[in-house]
Amino acid sequence: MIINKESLLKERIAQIAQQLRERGYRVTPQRMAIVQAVLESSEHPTAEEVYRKVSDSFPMLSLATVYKTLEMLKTLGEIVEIPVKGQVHYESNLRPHVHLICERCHKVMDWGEEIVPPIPKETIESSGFYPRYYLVEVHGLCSQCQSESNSVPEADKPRGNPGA
Amino acid sequence: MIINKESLLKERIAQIAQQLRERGYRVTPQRMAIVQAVLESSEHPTAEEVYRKVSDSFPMLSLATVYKTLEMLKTLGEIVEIPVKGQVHYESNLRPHVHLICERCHKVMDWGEEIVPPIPKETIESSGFYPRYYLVEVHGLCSQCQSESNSVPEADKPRGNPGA
DNA sequence: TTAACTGCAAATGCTTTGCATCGAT
DNA sequence: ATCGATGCAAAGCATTTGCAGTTAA
Repeated sequence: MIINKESLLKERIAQIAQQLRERGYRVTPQRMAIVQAVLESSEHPTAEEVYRKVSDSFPMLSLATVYKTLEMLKTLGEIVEIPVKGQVHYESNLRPHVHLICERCHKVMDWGEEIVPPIPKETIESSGFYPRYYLVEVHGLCSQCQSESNSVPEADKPRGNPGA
Repeated sequence: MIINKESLLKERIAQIAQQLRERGYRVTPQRMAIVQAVLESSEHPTAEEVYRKVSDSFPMLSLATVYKTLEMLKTLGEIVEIPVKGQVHYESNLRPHVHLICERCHKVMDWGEEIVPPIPKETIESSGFYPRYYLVEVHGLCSQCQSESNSVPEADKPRGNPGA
């Protein structure tokens, strides 16, 4: 039996639907469409991006519903928030890994390599902190923004003394 | 000659003042008070917290000036932003290290251990991403919030079927 | 002297909330 | 038939911006 990415996704969505029923949440079409959109995206979408994506199939969808559903998924422990420059991105891969975060376009990318630096959970716990998950964030410039970095003015620098 | 934390801080502040002059920024009392407040804090303060601290010596200080100065320090590369739950914290220690971030009170703490997991900079660069700095974020509950976790209602759970 | 900085207030933009209606159970 | 979910609009809140007066250089 071949287990591919798609069937794993389907399975996870089914498990979430069951969990919802068990916990007294209702399983609505909007909700499940949002769940699928977040889980199937590997691009760490923002609420707005999830909204735009799901809107194709649910033109009546409201952004508030997206936010509420994402909040629900957070409560269930199915996703985590990745705040970047005033906007929250959502991550459904809860295994430790590396994020490459572009300081210019604010995209969040997974680093291809699956290797993760080991964090000694026990040592952290001994400091009294209870760890739930961890991530490595590498901040810098994505390849696209490196080549474009001349086309946009820098932040509010003063004009005087540009040379010295 | 003994080099302690305090004198290192003084030195760094002096260097920043010099850099400001060289780049055509002006060295104002507010600015330098804000710079000192951020650099001397090891608690990753928010703009609001910096504002409250500096307000003791500058009652006329405005929050906008704090934001503008923090933006300036970012541009100079002296600090970086650590966005947490809708508020930005500021970090002046640019060496890779571990942050313990509490999901409940949203404090950002440095992990005592100085060890950092090695990130192979070259491997990341080979993917086309230009890394500037990196951090490890461990999310969970701080010791205080663990003991208080019963005293605050959970997020908007539905009421039905609490057991099953 | 003069151009940058400050402080104020208004504006912005993401996210949350209240509420009437709708629909899953 | 319930009562939670949805969609809309309004509110909330951190941050940014515009501008007139102030001040470092």
